[in-house]
Amino acid sequence: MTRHDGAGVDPQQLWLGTARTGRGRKPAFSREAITAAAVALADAEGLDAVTMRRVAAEVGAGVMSLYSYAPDKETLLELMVDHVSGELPTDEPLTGDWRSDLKAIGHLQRALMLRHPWLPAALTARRTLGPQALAFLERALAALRPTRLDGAAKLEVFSQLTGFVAGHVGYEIAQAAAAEAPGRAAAEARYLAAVAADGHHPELAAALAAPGRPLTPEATFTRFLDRLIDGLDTG
Amino acid sequence: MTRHDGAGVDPQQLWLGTARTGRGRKPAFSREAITAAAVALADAEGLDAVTMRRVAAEVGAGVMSLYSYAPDKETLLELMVDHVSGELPTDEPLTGDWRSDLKAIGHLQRALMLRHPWLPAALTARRTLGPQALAFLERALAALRPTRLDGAAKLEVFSQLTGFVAGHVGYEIAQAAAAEAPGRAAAEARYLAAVAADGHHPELAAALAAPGRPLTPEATFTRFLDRLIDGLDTG
DNA sequence: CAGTATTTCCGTACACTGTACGAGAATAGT
DNA sequence: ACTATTCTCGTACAGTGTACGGAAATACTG
Repeated sequence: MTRHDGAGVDPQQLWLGTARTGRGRKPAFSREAITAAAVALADAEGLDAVTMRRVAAEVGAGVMSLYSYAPDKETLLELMVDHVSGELPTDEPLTGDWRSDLKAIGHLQRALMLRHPWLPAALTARRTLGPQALAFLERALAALRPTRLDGAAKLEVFSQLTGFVAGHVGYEIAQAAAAEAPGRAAAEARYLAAVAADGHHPELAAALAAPGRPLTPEATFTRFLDRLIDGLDTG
Repeated sequence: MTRHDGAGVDPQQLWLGTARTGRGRKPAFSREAITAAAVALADAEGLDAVTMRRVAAEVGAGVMSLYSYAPDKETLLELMVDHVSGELPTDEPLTGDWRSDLKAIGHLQRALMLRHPWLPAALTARRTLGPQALAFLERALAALRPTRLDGAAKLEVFSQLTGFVAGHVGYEIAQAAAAEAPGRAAAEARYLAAVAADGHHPELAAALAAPGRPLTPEATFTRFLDRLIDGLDTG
């Protein structure tokens, strides 16, 4: 049975964990390698393919050996999230215009999530910030320096931004996946058309009748991101 | 094994499904009752408690009997979502000020999600709009009538709004849950303090040092929602 | 009134999940 | 050599979604 009693794992022990004493058998694998294998698996076959057995097979370990490197599957997911967070650049110079800096950060996050489509779903779970995520947070806070928001507000902006991007990209990915399955998309269109034709949904009928030109996800994202960030007041 | 081949279920058959022919054994339960039981279970014990066995036990049916009413567990989740969507009011008059109408819609959605905390997570999955959700969509489209957005843009606004609210409330719930477990929250605070003290995270240290007064989730939600909606241009 | 078609009910079974347990192997300090 | 420690991993177990198929119930047909 999956744990869900909210206990979780002490983040301090997880991320800043104790170094080896030298005593005892030498580890045959590494947290890094296991995490990387899990990420590769998720990239290639989706989050559902990431089972302890599959990951173990991928690194050539016995299943239970994984539990020497992560106490939980949930924790393994956290490790995966932090692992890919390392792909986010943290050293490019900031422009000093905090709004455009923040927008750039949003676009970086989106690109990362498109590269790892399982990421929005994995972020939904409870998550403590690992070192890589913290490095990126550090950068976001630096971008927010010109504002006079207090500390809590800055942290909140970051987490809202991340949540927004995750939500948007998750939706974007679902749309793209639906488009890949043409039968499914057609069935859905037929359904909506049937509903619109029943006379009880005039607004829907009107909306479907006047579609407008299709919007690229990129443009939509940019528009909403800009709205969100332009609307932030500096306190 | 859980299905994930993207096949899904034909929405037309699911929602507008064929009426009984009269032939054959009479159903001992109803889709409605099963869905309601599943919702009650999720409300009381969370989404993880919603297993086919538990739901069946709750309505007094054999496990496999559920499959006469929903082909899938995933479909059962869709039914649950639509079921609670019926709690959203669809007949209160609109003010004609589309921005404030839309904000009211956002607040209604938030209230619904707070009442059914599993809802944001359930929305993450692929979802076709059931009749109750469609009724509410109809209302949102009506609110957007004064704008001159084209049909696709209106639908997009609705789905973005829903996504935003789900993201926010999901985060809000996670925060509240963390606050309930004092040990966990304290551990997290200790961890962040330790990171801030390592010298490599000056911005984080500064942010933690100048916390500001705590923000109520309600106020934060309102602020972000307002920003998002005020920023929408009428095309 | 049989007979038959259809629908629903549900016990059993299966493949798969996360992970507890504990025996064995490898290493380092004494 | 002994002991403490650490890692490895086979086995086992409870729990999951659901395929299968027989039994029961209902309605239409002759």
